[in-house]
Amino acid sequence: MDIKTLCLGILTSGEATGYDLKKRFEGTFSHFYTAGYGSIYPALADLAESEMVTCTEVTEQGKPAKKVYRITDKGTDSFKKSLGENDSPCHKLKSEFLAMMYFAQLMDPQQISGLLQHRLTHIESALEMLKTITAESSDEQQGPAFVRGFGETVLKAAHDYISAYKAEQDTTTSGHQAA
Amino acid sequence: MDIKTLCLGILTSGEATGYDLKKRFEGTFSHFYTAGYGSIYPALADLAESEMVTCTEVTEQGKPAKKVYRITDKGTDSFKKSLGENDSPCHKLKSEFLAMMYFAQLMDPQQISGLLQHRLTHIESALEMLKTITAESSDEQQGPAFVRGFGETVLKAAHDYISAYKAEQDTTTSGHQAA
DNA sequence: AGCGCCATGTAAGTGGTTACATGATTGT
DNA sequence: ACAATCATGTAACCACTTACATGGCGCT
Repeated sequence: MDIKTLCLGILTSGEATGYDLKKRFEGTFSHFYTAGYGSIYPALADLAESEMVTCTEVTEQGKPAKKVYRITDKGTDSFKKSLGENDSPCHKLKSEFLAMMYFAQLMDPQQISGLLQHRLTHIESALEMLKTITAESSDEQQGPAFVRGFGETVLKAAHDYISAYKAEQDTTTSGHQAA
Repeated sequence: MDIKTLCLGILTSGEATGYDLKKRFEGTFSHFYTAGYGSIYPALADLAESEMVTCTEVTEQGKPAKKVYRITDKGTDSFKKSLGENDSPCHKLKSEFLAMMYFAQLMDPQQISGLLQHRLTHIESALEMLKTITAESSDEQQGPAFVRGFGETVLKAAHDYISAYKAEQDTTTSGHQAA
């Protein structure tokens, strides 16, 4: 599933501009996909060229001109088909955090503690964000709800594990060092 | 942390060939990093050129010639330094599974059920692999132990969440459909 | 005979990131 | 005035992936 397909998917729930899509990617999607303007705009251009979406230029007063994209029937069919085809979807993590922790024995205790703390803070803000999104959208559909719940569950588990390890680590190395 | 740095890190625990490194990447590392020969061999060549590692060609009887790489003092220093520098390590997921599930309302129940089942099976084999590795290495260092524990915790949480959702989903759609 | 493991590499492609370039409007 | 938000795009770059290319040894 490349960015192009994902943009098409988001457009199944309504028209949007490239800018709108970027904001969507910064929400729930940010936990399992990333996309910048450098990938979104070319993707939309491609989709328009292959008639998966239509593009309407809109000029509103007091606002910059924008291009509103709307999915076509062909686009909807194509997206549904791509949901069916992919029977072994990839799901992979790329973590510098874990890579570094793997070499914990080469770091000193306060370095490790800092690294763990950094990750905990990161997880906390991610959880906070998910909570905010949940509060905003009361009309939750099954898909987004599942994904959000998945994110929360996994983040909480990671948080618990890291904080437990950190507490233990900070205790055993205390006496001369503090986090 | 690019593949080059990671190879350097693995070499801190002893000499290895490109082939050996690949096998290491297929173990615990596979949960948070991927690397093929196409990245490993060029990485080793670069490291050798910048004197981070030395390369010794070894020819054993009954085996193909191989190049054994060993980290230098310069390499060790460089790696330790890179562990210290990176204060905001990235940790990101790229998931076609979650992307597809986000659009669950566009799929039919057995499609969803199949997708969930596929992921569950995948998680189960990953957990199995981690267990095998744990059994093999009794002389566990803190870093690898942390990473392995992290993987187990997160995978279990994901498994619980998915199977609970699947059970509920399969129940509510039963009567005319089965998984 | 043929498969699988050990072993090393290259070349082309890909899918995305980063930085750049532009510019109006709105709030402080 | 200045920053932030809305808004669109390009071009160069990058790190890796995939497919290709090669070849001996050991087991069945």
